[in-house]
Amino acid sequence: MGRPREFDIDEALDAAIEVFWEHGYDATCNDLLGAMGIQKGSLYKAFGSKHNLFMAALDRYLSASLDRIEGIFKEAPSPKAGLENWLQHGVLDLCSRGVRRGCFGINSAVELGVHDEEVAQRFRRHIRDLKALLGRVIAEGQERGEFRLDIDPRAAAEFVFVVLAGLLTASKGGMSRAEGQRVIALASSALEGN
Amino acid sequence: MGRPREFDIDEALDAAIEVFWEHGYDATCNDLLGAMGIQKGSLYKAFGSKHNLFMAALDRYLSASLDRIEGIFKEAPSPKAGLENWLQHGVLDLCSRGVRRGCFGINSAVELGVHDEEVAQRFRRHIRDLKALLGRVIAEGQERGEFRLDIDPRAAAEFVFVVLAGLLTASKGGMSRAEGQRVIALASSALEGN
DNA sequence: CACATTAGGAACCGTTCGGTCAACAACATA
DNA sequence: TATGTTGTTGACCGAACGGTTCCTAATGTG
Repeated sequence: MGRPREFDIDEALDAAIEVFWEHGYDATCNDLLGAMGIQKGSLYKAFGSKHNLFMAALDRYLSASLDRIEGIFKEAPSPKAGLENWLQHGVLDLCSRGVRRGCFGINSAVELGVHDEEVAQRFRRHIRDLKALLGRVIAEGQERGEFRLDIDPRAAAEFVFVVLAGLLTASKGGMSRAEGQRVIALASSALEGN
Repeated sequence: MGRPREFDIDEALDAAIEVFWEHGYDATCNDLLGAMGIQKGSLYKAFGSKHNLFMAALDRYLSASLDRIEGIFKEAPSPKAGLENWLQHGVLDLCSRGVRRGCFGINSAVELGVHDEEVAQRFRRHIRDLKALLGRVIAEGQERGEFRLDIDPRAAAEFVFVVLAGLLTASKGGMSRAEGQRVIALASSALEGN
């Protein structure tokens, strides 16, 4: 009952994600209102505060991000191919795209994680889920003989995540797609044992 | 001529580095003034603007950082030992220290690099210098038989840098020292060819 | 000692920030 | 149609921001 909301929450969140991704947490309310196509009162009715809106946007981004990665691995013919697909297309796209804005989740963790325990917690949980997923993929790859057997899948997952995080960071320093591919090749060689 | 400055520029810059490192570019002038032990007029007389102060602090940090790394490699008995010293002590200290604040340079690049071309430029130059240094170390290690010969030293340097950047980022996600060491071990195996 | 020059100190400025509020509009229910 | 409830709107608020100004204090130079 009561007057129905005139905008779609998820569409508004997607717009907010873009703005926060672009400007970080210091995106102003006006930036957000413009992109979300609503007025201040509606924003505060729907989300309560700028920080709540940020958390909702971050949650939506991280969740969608993990879903996308899961999809890539499901569609791939093999664990190794999935890992390469993910790194090559998903990550390197972010690296060599015109605007080097990296990953919204990592950006947020670097910018806010130290002082915002809520953000830090979401980031830790996301990393845990992502590493669990990577661990399963790598373990399956080991069973298929695609990866070395003498490494712990969890350690390998941690390693892959670190390489991923490093690639996204290095992309802000002007790393080219070709350089990124050489790095991926070297990282792969560590998993495949030459 | 004129009244002499009552504070030391470099000491003030070191204090500013700490504040910017802790709070990012959004550290307030009051935070800075308190830490630097000076008044607003003095700050603007000496640096002109908050942004100029930030650039001066970043320059000083990056320069000192590179000097420190160079020192580690010079003191190490071999390239491989130097690389391990650097990663183990330098990097993992940052990871497992109580406050996970990462690297001031990388933090700045992630937070500001997209929109502040001046910051992006310093970061690119620093990466270039750092990779050049790493490349020389790795090439020397290859001559001594410590590293695989079938990889380009520049590619290996890029790889090491990516792993470093990833470690600093992952440290914000709660990576423990032990996990970091496993990652370093895996990365080393990629350079040493098992 | 005068004078030019530069630093220190504190009040002050315009702007913009995140957030609030009261009036009004649109729905469900009765 | 009357009522209760919720969303929308735009004016508004106090606080804090980066930066300026102006006066005073301390130096080198003639």
